Amino acid sequence: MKLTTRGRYAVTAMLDLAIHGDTQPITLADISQRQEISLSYLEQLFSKLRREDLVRSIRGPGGGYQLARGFETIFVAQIIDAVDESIDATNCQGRGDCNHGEVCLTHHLWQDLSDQIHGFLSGISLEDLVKRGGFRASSYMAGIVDAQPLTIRDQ
Amino acid sequence: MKLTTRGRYAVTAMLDLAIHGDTQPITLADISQRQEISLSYLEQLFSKLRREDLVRSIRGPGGGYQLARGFETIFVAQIIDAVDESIDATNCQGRGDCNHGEVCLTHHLWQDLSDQIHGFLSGISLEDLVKRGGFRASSYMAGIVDAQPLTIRDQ
DNA sequence: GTAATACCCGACTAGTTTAGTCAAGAATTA
DNA sequence: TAATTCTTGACTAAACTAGTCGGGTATTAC
Repeated sequence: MKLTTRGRYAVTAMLDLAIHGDTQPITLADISQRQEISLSYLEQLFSKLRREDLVRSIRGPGGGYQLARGFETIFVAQIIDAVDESIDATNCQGRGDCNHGEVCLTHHLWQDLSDQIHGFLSGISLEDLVKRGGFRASSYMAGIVDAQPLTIRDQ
Repeated sequence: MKLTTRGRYAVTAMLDLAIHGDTQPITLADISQRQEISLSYLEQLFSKLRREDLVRSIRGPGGGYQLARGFETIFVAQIIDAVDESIDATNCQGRGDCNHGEVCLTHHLWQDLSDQIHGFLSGISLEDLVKRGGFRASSYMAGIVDAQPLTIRDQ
């Protein structure tokens, strides 16, 4: 799990799509204007989002992008994973030989933290983001923790 | 909150210090050898750790570094904050004018996520890391969630 | 006092990533 | 057939990472 501005751009753009794209396809030019993200950069991002089947594209006049499925089934973690190729939180690519052939001191800490963040963002859907007024995460965060206990997930 | 290998190095080094430095000061050369981190790079990191009063330095032969206080009062979040100057998770540096003078769509999401991660890591002390066999984070994470409810913190 | 030890500090750097730009092309509709 | 919109790939400036290098300064032991 990697968290950069690229992931933020992608989630913002997908959220724009979820808000405005319920009926007709939305052009990247529209998203670019509304969200102040460069068009060419959006093209790069949507290329990846399409490959991951998060959006559908329609060419030609009247075309644009649509969510590939219902916004209640698209989660923040999926969007971020699609555009931010996830680096290993660990140093040894999970081999466990980071320190003289042994597991390094903090290996598990980073692995688990990474899983935690991923689990957290896997619980927030575009629907959640659309429906909460002002898009504050605080309110549903409590709910998420109740709903899915913080155990370690196998990514 | 920013999570890079620099933060990982710093936590690893501090953990080494917590494990080996209970009686005499530990030299960076020792840590460098044990943890396979370049000496010069460690010097940079410890310069920051010292400025944040997480370690004490003793010069001259027999000198080295010690934890500045008990390992039960030093938390992972503090270490990472000391070496990874925290970038804003938001795009507008908290001004809230990220989109045409208004708050951007995902502003709060990132702010809250950042706070969440920070909260997690603020609950893990060096003592926790030293005492758990194998340093697995999973076990005490559940405890942390019980202990400090996931409300939004003012950083 | 002088040599060795160890921290201290700033300048520099190769490589990678980020956040783009630019140009050409392909599909679709009017 | 022209306009629209997605599609793709090559390129790039700036920033960041993970270091190296070279010279300090404080302290201790002899």
